[in-house]
Amino acid sequence: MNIGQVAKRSGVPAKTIRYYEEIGLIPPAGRTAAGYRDYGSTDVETLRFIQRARSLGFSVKDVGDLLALWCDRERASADVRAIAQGHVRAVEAKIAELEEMRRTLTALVERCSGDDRPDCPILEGLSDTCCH
Amino acid sequence: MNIGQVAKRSGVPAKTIRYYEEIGLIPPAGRTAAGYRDYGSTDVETLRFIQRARSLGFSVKDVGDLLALWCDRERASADVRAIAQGHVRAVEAKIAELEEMRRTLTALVERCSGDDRPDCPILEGLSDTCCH
DNA sequence: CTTGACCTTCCAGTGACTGGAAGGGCGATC
DNA sequence: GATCGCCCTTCCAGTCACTGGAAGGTCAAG
Repeated sequence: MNIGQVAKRSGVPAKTIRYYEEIGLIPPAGRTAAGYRDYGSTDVETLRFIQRARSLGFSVKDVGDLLALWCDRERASADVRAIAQGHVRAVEAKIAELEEMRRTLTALVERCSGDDRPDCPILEGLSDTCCH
Repeated sequence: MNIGQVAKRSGVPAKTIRYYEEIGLIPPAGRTAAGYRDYGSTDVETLRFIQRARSLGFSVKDVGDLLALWCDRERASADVRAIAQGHVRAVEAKIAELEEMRRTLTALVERCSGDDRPDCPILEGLSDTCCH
């Protein structure tokens, strides 16, 4: 199977697969006589795993750690859980940060008439001249 | 006032101020005889404006647009409002995305015993072998 | 006169890709 | 067997918004 096929089946773009190989997230693929990368169905599964983990926001490094644990039949589930819980906390922190932004922003937007006059509480809120 | 002073007063690191100058977000600062950048209190206010806008998650490009409107006494508040509303929508979309991740992640974490056995619903959830 | 804290420029790296150029291969058609 | 279009290869550059560090110049205090 060449890279385009694997890309289609795994949902990971060909360019990204090459990139993952380059940074060592996946091992170098075998090659055909012509130098094309050659993949099997295991590779598709690995890439799907990566794709799901990435879509849940795990960093590439975390994905590497998860992959290692995935391949390790002796792993302790506590190790996996630790990575996942750390990530949940990071996601929650990010949500809180964005919620705070959203609150401030909507408050500013609501106070702005949004017409063609120059008077604008949004800019005032961002500058020193008023509010805070 | 030299760059260190401005950094302290505006909350924007010296390195970042130089970077903002380089990309044209702020105009090139005046220079002393020795070649040091020289700032006034207006510059501090501008940087504080930038700092607040950035901390609300506006992109540097958006900050540039907001700055231009901030300086334009003839501006229409609708223009400012449009930028802010676009950003609010982007923030809300990001929050929704993260909430979805959080839901999936916590569901996986809850099902994982987290002991030293290799059995792990998190990895199973990420692979094809189960769930979906 | 030396010390230490500041300033300058320039180059490189971050994370996770993504785009594009230049060149070679493959299967089908004419 | 030549051509066509699509696929593959590598390599380089760009994204975004900084951040770190090296090498060297300046300034004020002791």
